[in-house]
Amino acid sequence: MAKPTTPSRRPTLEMVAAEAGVTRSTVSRALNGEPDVSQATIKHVREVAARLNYVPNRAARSLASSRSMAIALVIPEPGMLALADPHLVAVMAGVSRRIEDSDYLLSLMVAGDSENAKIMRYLTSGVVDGVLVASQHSRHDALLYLHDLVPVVFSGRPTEQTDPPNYFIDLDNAAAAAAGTAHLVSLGRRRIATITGPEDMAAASDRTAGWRSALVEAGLPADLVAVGDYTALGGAAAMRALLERDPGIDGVFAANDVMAAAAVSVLLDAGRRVPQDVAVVGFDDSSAALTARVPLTTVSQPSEAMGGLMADLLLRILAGDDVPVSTVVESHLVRRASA
Amino acid sequence: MAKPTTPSRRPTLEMVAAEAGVTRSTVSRALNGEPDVSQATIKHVREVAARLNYVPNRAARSLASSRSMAIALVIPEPGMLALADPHLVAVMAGVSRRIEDSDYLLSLMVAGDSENAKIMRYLTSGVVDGVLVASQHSRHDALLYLHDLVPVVFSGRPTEQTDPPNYFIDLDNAAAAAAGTAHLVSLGRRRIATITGPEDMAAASDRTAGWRSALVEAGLPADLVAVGDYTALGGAAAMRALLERDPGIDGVFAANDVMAAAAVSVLLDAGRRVPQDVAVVGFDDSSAALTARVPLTTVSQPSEAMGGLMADLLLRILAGDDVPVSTVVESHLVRRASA
DNA sequence: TTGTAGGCGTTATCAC
DNA sequence: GTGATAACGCCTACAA
Repeated sequence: MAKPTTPSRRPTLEMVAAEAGVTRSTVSRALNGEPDVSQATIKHVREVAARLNYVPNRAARSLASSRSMAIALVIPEPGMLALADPHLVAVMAGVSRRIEDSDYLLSLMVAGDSENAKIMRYLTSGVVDGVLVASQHSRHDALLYLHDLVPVVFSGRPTEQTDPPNYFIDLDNAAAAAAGTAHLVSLGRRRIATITGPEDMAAASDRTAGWRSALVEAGLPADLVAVGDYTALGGAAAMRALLERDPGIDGVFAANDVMAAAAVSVLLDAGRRVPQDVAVVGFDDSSAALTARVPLTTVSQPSEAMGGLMADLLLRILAGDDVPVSTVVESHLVRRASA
Repeated sequence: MAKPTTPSRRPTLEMVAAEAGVTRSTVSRALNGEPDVSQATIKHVREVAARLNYVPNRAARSLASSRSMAIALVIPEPGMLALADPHLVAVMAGVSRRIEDSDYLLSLMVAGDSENAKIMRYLTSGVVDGVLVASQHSRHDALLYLHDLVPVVFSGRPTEQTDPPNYFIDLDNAAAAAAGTAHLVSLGRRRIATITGPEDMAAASDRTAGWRSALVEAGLPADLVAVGDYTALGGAAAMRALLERDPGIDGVFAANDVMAAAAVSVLLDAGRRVPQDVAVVGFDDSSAALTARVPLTTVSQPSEAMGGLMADLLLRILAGDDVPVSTVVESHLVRRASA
C-alpha cells in the first residue's frame, strides 16, 4: 500500500506576479502574447512562470474569457465498438490532424447510450467551444439540437432537418453505391447481392438504395439483401446467409470494406474464386481493402480528408466566418483484384 | 451560405434562482442533492431548472469546487494509429464501462507527438481530476511526472521508477510470452521465430525476452527475430522476412494477435499449412484471434478487465482510498487451431 | 507600457 | 431550511 498521492498545489497567476514583481494583468498579458507588452517583461515573466512550473487554470480562464479553446469529437456509438471501423478511425485521424495545428485542444467522447445524458450536459456546459459529430445513428438525435448552444458540424447528412440547419459534410452515398454496383453489372454479373450497414444509419440505407437503383436500371432483380453491421463477423454471417439463399450469386456489393473482406474470406473458404466466380465490391477504400485476402475493388471516399474538412469548418465557424451549411465530397471507384 | 449560428445564451444559476423565487445558494443545494433542503423546494427548483434548460457551467463549478469530475484517458500514440490495436480498444472499452457508472466523465486524448505539450498543459490545468495512461511508449515519459499534480494510473509498468511511484496495473509479459513459446516447444517445434512489437515499448521487449528464455531453456537457438509494429502490414512483412531468412521455420510466436493473423495469412499464401507445417501463437486473445484465417492459439490477457481495473483504481484514489501501487493480472494460454 | 478593479457562474462558510 | 457573502483564478476594460 502507498499513501495516496498528495498533488502539490499548483502556482497561480498571482504567485507568478508576486515573484516577478508585477501585477496579475501584466503576467496575463505577457503569457498570452498580447500586444503592448515590453519585450523585457515578456521575457522576465515567462522565465518566472517556467521556473515555477506555472500552468494556467483552464477553468478560471474559460470562466473569465467565456471560451474554452477545446473541441469535442463525439462518436455516437456504444462501447468503443465503433473503433473497429477503419473509415471512422480515418475520419478521426483527419480531425485530429487539423485540430493539432490550431490552438484548440481535441477531446474524444464515445457516447454509449447510457452515458448519453452525461455527455449532452458536458457538451452544453460551456467547456467546449465546438462539437464535431462522427457517424450518425438516428437514435442519437438529441445531438441535432445541440447547435442551439454550441456550434456543431456533423459527418453525414443529419437524419432530421432542423431550423436553423446543422452544418455537415457529406457524400452522395446513393450515387456512390450505384456506381459500385454498376461496375459489377458492367462485368456481366447478374445475381448481385448486397450486404448492408446498420439499418438505423442514413448513410447505410442510402447505399442500399443506390445498389437497388443500379440493379433496377439494369433490369436485374434486387432481392438479395443481407443486413450487416459494418463488422467482420456481421459481414461473414451475411455472406453465408446469402450463399445459402442463392448459391448462384456472382456479385456482391458490401456497404463497407470490413464486411467485403469478410465476405471474400467466406467465399474463398466456400470454394468460390474471387473475382472469377464471385466479384466483390467494397466501400470506403480503407485499410481493410488492402489487407483483404483478395485486394478489394471499392468505392473510395476521402475519409481522412472528410475529417479534416469537418474540423476546418468548425474552426472557421469559431473564427466567425460564414461557411456553407453543407459540403459534399466526391467518391470514385478504385479497381483492384476483387471485381 | 448560412449566417453563423448565434448560440443563445445559456441560463445561469442566478436566472433559475430569480425564476424560482429563491437564492442561488438554495438552487445550488437543491440541484446538487445536498441534505437540509426541503422536498418542496427541491421539486420546485428542479422544475424551474428543467423548464429553463439550465445546465450548470462546468468551468465555474470546478473553479469554485476545485474538482472537475472529469477523467482523461490518454493514448500516447501518434495519429489515431493505435486504434487499429484491438487490445488497446478493449482496454479503452473497459475503462469506459467503469467510468460510465461513476459520476465522472471520460474524455479521450490521443497524444500525437507534436500535440504532446498541449496535452500535458491540459492535463495539468486542473480540468481533469485524474489521468489514465494506456500503452506506454518510452518516449513519452513526461507523463511519468504528471502524478505530482494529478493522480495517474498507467497500464503497463512505467519505464522509469519515480518517487513517489506511479500507480500501474501490469501483466508478467516475459512469463506469458515464455509460456506461449513453451507451448510451441512442447509441440515439438525446433525452429521457432518471433515477431516482436515496437522496440520502444517495455511490454513488447519483455515478450521478446520471454520468447528467448523459453528457447534457451529448451536448448533451442533464439536467432529468428523480426521486428514488427503491432500492425497487420508490419506483421506480414516480418513473416515474409523470416521465411526468406529460414524457410524451415516451424513455429512462430507473435507479440500480438494482429501480427499473428497476418503471419498466418502469409504462411498460407506461401503454401505452408498452419499448424501442420508451421504452428503460430499470438498474444492478447483479441478479436483478431477469432477472425484470423486459422483461429489463433494465443496468450490471453484480460484486456477489458485491465481497463476496468485501471479506472477502478483511479476512482478509488480520487475517493481518498489507499490502493496498492501495482496490480498484476494473470494471463493464460488459449488453445485454438493455429498451434 | 503597466496597474486597478470588476466580473465570469459556481460552491462553501457563515449567520439567521 | 434558507439567505448573504466571500472566495475560486483568470481576463479585460479603463485609467494612469
